Amino acid sequence: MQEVPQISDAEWQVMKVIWADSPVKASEVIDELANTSYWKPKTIKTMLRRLVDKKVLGYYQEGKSYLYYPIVSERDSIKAESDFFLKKVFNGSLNLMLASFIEEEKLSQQEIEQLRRTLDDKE
Amino acid sequence: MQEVPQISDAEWQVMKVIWADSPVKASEVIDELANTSYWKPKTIKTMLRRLVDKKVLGYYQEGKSYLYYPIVSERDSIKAESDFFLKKVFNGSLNLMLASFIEEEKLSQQEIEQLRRTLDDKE
DNA sequence: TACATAAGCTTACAAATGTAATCGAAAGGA
DNA sequence: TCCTTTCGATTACATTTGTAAGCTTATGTA
Repeated sequence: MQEVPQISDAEWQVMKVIWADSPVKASEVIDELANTSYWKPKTIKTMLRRLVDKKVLGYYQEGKSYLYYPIVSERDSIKAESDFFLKKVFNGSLNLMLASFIEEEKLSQQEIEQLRRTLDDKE
Repeated sequence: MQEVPQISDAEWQVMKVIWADSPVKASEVIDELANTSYWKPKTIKTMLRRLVDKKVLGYYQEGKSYLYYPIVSERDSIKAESDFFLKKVFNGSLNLMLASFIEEEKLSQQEIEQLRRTLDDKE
């Protein structure tokens, strides 16, 4: 796993679109995010540029516009972000975290079953 | 649960000390953090002041110095931070998150058992 | 009593972030 | 061919964050 640069909260939203479907044009990212945000197109362009600067995204020209693709994988990013969160909030203890989540979040019976199955699979 | 203000990454470290033992004097926080960080005393003072500004901390005078105490509870902060993280990285899906953690982090057999018991209790 | 300390208060300052707007070039339509 | 639309590139600007330093005042110490 390569080093994962800092990806800000807003940038995460952009990355989710690109991880889900790449390569994509800026205009496609903009259209996609129109559903879930109030960002102006220019704002999204700025985030794309910063993500390129950080080398989280790569791009290549296609016609008059660019196609963006992830350089950093979703999985690595999730891992890095999760580790960071775990350390910051739970001093790195996964069990503390899981216990807290299971306590606080209202898990439905179904979710509990689902989780149990995940655990079964893990063994 | 009251609204929890943004608590930055560095501020979290300060809050952990105060949640663990309050009320505390600034000097005590400084001594405590000397073990786990390289922050200068002035840096920690700045964070204390900002946390007071944000109304995450309260204080009262004692002699020539202040005693700080949490206004926002650790539990509420953990909940807020966790929800934010969950939403940002896993679109709010606890199961997706758990699955990811269980996949990535190598949970020991023992930890899996522990988790199972937590789930049992939950029902 | 004069001075070094320690507290809090004020100020500093760059980088990251959120949120865009303006500028210039290219390309497609009237 | 001229104008409008669309791209990317450049510039903007306030806020938050990380990381302190300097200033002022009270106090303990020699």
